[in-house]
Amino acid sequence: MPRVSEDHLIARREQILVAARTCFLRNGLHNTTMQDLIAEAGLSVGAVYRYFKSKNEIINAIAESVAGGITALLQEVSTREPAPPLVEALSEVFDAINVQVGENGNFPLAVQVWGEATLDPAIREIVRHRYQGMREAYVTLARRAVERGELAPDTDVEAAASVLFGLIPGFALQRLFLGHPDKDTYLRGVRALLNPG
Amino acid sequence: MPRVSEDHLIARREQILVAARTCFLRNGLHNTTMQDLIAEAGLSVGAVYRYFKSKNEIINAIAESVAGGITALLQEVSTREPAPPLVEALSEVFDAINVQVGENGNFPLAVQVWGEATLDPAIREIVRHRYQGMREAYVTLARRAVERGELAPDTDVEAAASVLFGLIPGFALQRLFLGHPDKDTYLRGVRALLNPG
DNA sequence: CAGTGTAAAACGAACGCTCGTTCTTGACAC
DNA sequence: GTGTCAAGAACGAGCGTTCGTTTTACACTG
Repeated sequence: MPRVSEDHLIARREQILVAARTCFLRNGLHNTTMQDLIAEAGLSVGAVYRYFKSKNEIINAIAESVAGGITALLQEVSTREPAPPLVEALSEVFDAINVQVGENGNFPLAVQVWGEATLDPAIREIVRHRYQGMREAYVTLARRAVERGELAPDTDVEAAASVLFGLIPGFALQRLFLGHPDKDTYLRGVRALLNPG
Repeated sequence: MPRVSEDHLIARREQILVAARTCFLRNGLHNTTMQDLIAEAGLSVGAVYRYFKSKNEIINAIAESVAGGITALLQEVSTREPAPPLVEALSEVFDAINVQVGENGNFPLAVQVWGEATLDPAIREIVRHRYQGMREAYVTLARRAVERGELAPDTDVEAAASVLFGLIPGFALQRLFLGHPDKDTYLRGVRALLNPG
């Protein structure tokens, strides 16, 4: 199909990325061959190489998109009016994390991307940027919690944000590798520490 | 050297694993070839295959050992007499994490192993087991904090342990990808949340 | 102690295979 | 015609692993 609409081009790209995600999730970034990915997309070798000039370019595109959903949620929750209580905000985020850890979720793929980020500077930069964005949402969350008196007025907002943000991968990894705790238990733990003896 | 001491055999195995660790840290689990690893060890192909029957077996051995130091520290701290205050115990653990995140530390390798664990059941089981062991140390830590009144008597110990444990990968990943916060800042954040407004 | 046999240990060339990528060919819309 | 896009056979590089050969340490013999 020559001389094709721009929409078609974008759709093809998306089709390839969807197939890539499926394959990477099933077999990993490295064990997935271009043949696998091409078969999954239902395209030919030539077609795929028209839209991405290498496997690495596909991996980068996946790395860019893998945390998109969570990032968007964080930005929404952290700027919502009126600001939800801290524990309520965390609860919503944990719900989203649970989905990503579960069947067909993106979290296992994100873990693979982290591994790649320890080696490849381009992917490292992508991950750093995403991580930065997520953390900034937590700074907003913490700042507003101080403003409305949920946290002490002299709280170091940056420090508190780091800890709150740190709870997320801590939760996700336990879910992924141990299968527990569930969200409510984890939140109970957070509350317990927020109100120590 | 034929008919050689048992020490010699163990030392050779160790020599191969040290070389593997170096290579995996430098180029990753998948981009490291047997040739790389063999050259790093200063041995021959045949020699390495005498001690490990496949590359996968070497990866498994590395996965087994990668978190050994942190696990040992956690076990020591959580059973130490007299029990250190919670924040003090966390501080020691964060110091150890900092070392592992830094130059030549094991944490980047651990992240790669996590990625592999999402695909390979054998490695997943190794990671699960290690994760379990670490979490148990935190259960002990939390239980003793309740006993001595540092946490409320009605605290859900399991839940609190999950959260405290979750702080560790949360801290390590931020250090790895963002380069901050430092230990003292993170601890300040923990204290701030432990004593909310 | 010298000589010899033996089996463990190490060696490394070679193999079979799979990979990511290129490139020639042809089909179709305009 | 002409330009765009897709197809898939073909390619060369490089992989993990095997295996026939060589080296070495030691036991045993006289």
